Amino acid sequence: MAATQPTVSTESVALNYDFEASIGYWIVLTSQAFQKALTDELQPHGLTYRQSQVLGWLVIDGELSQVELANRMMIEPATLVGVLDRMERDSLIRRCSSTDDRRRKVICLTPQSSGVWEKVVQCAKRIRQQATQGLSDRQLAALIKSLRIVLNNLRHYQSSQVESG
Amino acid sequence: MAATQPTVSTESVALNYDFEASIGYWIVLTSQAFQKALTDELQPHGLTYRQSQVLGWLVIDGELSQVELANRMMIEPATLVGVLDRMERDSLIRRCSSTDDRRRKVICLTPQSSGVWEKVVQCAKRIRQQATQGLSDRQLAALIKSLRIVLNNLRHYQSSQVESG
DNA sequence: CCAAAATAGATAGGAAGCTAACTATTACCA
DNA sequence: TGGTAATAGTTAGCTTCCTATCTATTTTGG
Repeated sequence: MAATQPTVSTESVALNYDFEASIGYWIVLTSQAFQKALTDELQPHGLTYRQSQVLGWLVIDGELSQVELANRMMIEPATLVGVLDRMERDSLIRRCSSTDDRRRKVICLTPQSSGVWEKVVQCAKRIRQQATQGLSDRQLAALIKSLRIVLNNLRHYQSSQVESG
Repeated sequence: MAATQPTVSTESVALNYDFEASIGYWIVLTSQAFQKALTDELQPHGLTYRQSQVLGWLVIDGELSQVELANRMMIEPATLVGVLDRMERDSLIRRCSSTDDRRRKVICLTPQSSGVWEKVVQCAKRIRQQATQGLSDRQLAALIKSLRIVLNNLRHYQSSQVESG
């Protein structure tokens, strides 16, 4: 938590906790800034962070079922339902019933979405460029490496498992 | 986005975007893991991530108004209202009207909350210990340093400003 | 082959996030 | 001093997140 005053030093045994020394504090805060940045940049184009992520995965992987999409986005299928409802309402995606498995619904892009996707990429690149100012390539590589270690350490907490390459 | 297949390399000019090379991807993912870990650990004790954060700030700073608390938590005051409503319902905090400024409500801890706070510290320490396995002190310091740079680069996106030390 | 298990998607209810607008107060300044 | 601006908290409406449960369909095993 960002301090307006120095946190109390190591005295009270269990009642105090030095947040700023904790890596989780900084990661969560930085993540919040990233999501806020993307949300702000996307807003003029009428879509949200999660909606842009849906488009991204469909661009990469082509058509996907809801379960497949939810796995890639690391959210619960039930959560995705609402996101897709709103995107379908706005004609950003279509739910197409699969013929060979009638439980399945395949999510497809629409004519609208390709134009929108270009905007998303522009936003993402702009933010990435800004976020990495003052960091060398070596620092950046080290940062990602450390984050992968932390992520792996917390692996068994993660809900939807996708084997990351 | 965790790949189940390699992302297409630098060919399609604007339509593709290499998420995994992007630092934001890893930060958001790791943050998600952290919050999931804390949420899971706190659940048996009947409180949420944000509720634990409220307790944390009250332990550090003593009594705080809702605006002050919202600033420290980096959320909007309107969001905090709901969090505090539920905590008040569960007797984890009290809203005390201030006498010298009748708009203000001071948030105070209750007899219940100190016992709960000890649990929170235990959870946080457990997760921190687990998250940092395999990282040297130097790596950890470098990680925090890099995150502070990124956070600062994205500063003007942040909503509630608190001058970080 | 048919009952049980697994899977896909949806629904309901609760927590948390935002913006915009509203009410009460307090502060300011002309 | 008195009107306006600023501030504190709330409410309303929307999006996103979760878990638990439900229905429909497929798969599987006896």
